[in-house]
Formats: sequence, C-alpha cells, structure tokens
Amino acid sequence: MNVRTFCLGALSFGDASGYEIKKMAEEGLFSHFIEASFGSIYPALTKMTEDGLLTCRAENQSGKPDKKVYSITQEGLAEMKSALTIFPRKDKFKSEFLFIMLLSGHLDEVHVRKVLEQRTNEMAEELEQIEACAELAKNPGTKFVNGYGRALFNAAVDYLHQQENFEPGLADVGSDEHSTTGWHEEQKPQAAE
Amino acid sequence: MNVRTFCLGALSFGDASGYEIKKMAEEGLFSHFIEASFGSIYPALTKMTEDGLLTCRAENQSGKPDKKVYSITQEGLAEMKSALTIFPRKDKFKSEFLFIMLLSGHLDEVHVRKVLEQRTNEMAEELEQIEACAELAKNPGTKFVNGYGRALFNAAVDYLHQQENFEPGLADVGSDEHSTTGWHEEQKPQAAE
DNA sequence: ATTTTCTATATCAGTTCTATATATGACGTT
DNA sequence: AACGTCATATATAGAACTGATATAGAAAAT
Repeated sequence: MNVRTFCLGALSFGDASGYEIKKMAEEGLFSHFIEASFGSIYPALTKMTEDGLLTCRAENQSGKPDKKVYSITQEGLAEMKSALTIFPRKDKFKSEFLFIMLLSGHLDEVHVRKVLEQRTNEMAEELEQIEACAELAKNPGTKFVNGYGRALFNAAVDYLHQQENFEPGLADVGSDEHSTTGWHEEQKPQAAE
Repeated sequence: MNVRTFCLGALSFGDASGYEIKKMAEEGLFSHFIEASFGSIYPALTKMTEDGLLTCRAENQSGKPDKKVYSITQEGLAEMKSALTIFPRKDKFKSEFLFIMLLSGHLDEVHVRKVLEQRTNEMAEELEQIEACAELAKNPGTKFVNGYGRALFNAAVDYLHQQENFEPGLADVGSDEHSTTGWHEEQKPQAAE
C-alpha cells in the first residue's frame, strides 16, 4: 500500500487538507499503523488531482497560507476500492527500542534502564490516548482497529511492567558467547571442510 | 536507526554474509521488529568495510558464488555502541491489513471475511514460530525481545479470534456518514463563515 | 517583549524498498 | 529427460519514501 491509497482512504472519511491528512497519520484513530510524511503526501495529492481522483478547492484564510481542501471523486473511490481489494502483505514493525534491548548487553546498564523506564511511560500514555479514542469509533471498521490497538498496547504495557527489573548481560552462565542467536544454527560455518 | 547500525548489531552476534544478515531480518529471533532489504544491506556492508568498521573475507564455494563473510572490528563495535546509546524514537508499525479493516465498509464483504480469516491463520503461525525460538534466547536481551514478541502476538491472535464474526458496515444506525472519524472534530469546516 | 508552538504548504537530498538480473545445485514432476 | 521451482548468493537500477529544512503569519507561553 502506498501514500496514494492512504490519502484516498483518509479522504473517504471526508474532505481534508494535506496538513490534516498528515495529522490523521500522527494522532487520532489510526495513527498507530500508518506512517506518511509531508514529502510524500503533498506530491501525491497534486498528482491525484491531475489524475481526476480528487478535486481541490482553495480556502482563503486571512494571514495563513491558503488551505487546499481536497475531496475524493467517484474515480478516486473506485481506485481506493480496487487498491484495497487485495490480500495484505505482512505488517511492518520496526523498533529501535527492541534493537537497543536486544543488544543491551553491549551497552551502558544505566542508560538501558533509563530507556526501558521511559519507553514504559510512553507506551502507557499512548495506550491512554487510544482508549480515549474508543468512543469515537462508531462503525465496525474503526471499532475493529481501535480494539486491535488497545489489545496490542495493553499487552505491551503489561509486559514492560513485568520487566521493570530487567538486567542487561551478554550471556547466561555456561553459555558460549557466540551461540546465543538461534539463527540458522544448522548453517553455521563448519570449522573444517 | 539505519541499515548500518542493523548490520553492525547483527554482526556483533558473529560473522555473517549479506545473505545471512537478510535472513536474520526475515526469520529467527528478531525478525519481528527489523526490516532490511538486499538493496540496502549490500551497499552498507561494502561502505562499512571501506570505512574500517568491518573486515571481509571471501569464502570459496564450489559452484555457488563466493560467499563474502563479514566480521565486525573494534571500530565497528564502538560505532554500534554509540549509535545505540540514544533514546529510541517511536516504533514504526505499518499495517495494510488494519487499513483494509478500517475501510472494510467500502469493500466487498466476502473478500473482507477472507482477509480476516487468512490473517488470523498467518498470525497464529507466526506466534508458533516465535514460541519455537524461545528456547534459543539465552541472554537477557534476546529473552526480552522474544518475550515481547510472544506477548504482542498472543494478544493479536486472541483479538482476531474474538473477532471471528466481524461484519463490515459503513456506520452505526442513526450516525451521520461523516462523523465517524473522531479526528480534529473541533476543526471540521463550518458550513458558513 | 520575546520565544516557542501551531497552522499550512512545499521541496530536496539522502535513504530504503521493490523488482530484477545473474549463476548454480537440488528437488520434484510431467 | 526436460521443465519448473526453490534455495543459495551477490548486485543494481529505478521508484518510493523519509527527514530536514524553508517560508510565513497567528497564537500562546514565558
């Protein structure tokens, strides 16, 4: 799924400007599984307007730059439906936090503990934000994704609280330093061939 | 965090080729929160070898292309530590699946149900894969991330099972079609000004 | 009074992804 | 026996996207 489809989906909920679409990706009901930057949103909106998938009207605002409000057309709705009638690929989850925790044995213990504590607080806050959105989810689709978010963030916060006393370290007693990954053990280079 | 840091981290567990690093990002203990493609890994390894962060030896393999096995140097380890001694930014989670579910009211009901069913099965399989890795996690870091993965995937699979009978629809009875997003309600365009 | 934050659009360099090309061995299958 | 497909292994071009920056006035905070 690309930025075009995201913008079409966002506009299917109602007219919006590029700035507002960006905010939808940052806050609100589906901020937790969408990413998009101005650098991709603005060109996409311009291109799609040229292609007839959107219409654009400039709303004059005294002082501020004109707000360009986009509406989705019938062609846009059709394109959106066709782009979403697929079997979705695997979710993409990238976590700097988990990478730091993974390699915490190489890092300063005090820093790791601070990172863990901060992340626990951040996640708890985000969970609250999602829960605050729950009542705004009124149709089956929005309810589903809000419920999914609550379930996942709840699990994450629970786990982080359980790990409050985490202690980094390179390996368990009696373990070889280089046998802790579990990756493709069967393919590990044999010493002699 | 960029591909460079990912490669350094991967190589801190032991020597590997570009192909093997890619597999670490696809399978194994930390496949669930790392993404990286050949198109970024190979150039990164070449560049870092030039920069003295890695060393490279070519392993001749009859028939197959030579395997370039990389080792991390002291400089590489230092760069890794400095790159990881930060406060991590927000996790990035992108889900085509949730976007389809969000807009399921616009889509074919039969298709949506198939998507939901397939995803439930896929997630259950992935959970099993993570659980199978659990015993291979031997140091605090790997245990932490494996536990986190299990907690999250467990929650996701539970939620998906609860939603087996999901029925897509555009809005609840009595709801205005355009009032279901909950985004910036306070800024919604006033009809007249 | 001054700084910061928010609204709002826009662009660009750098980064990363997707898809493809190459080459070979192993394995199944028609 | 020929064929397709899968796994190993490296590499790259082009598309897509991000992150940072620029501009500029209003509002809020200090």
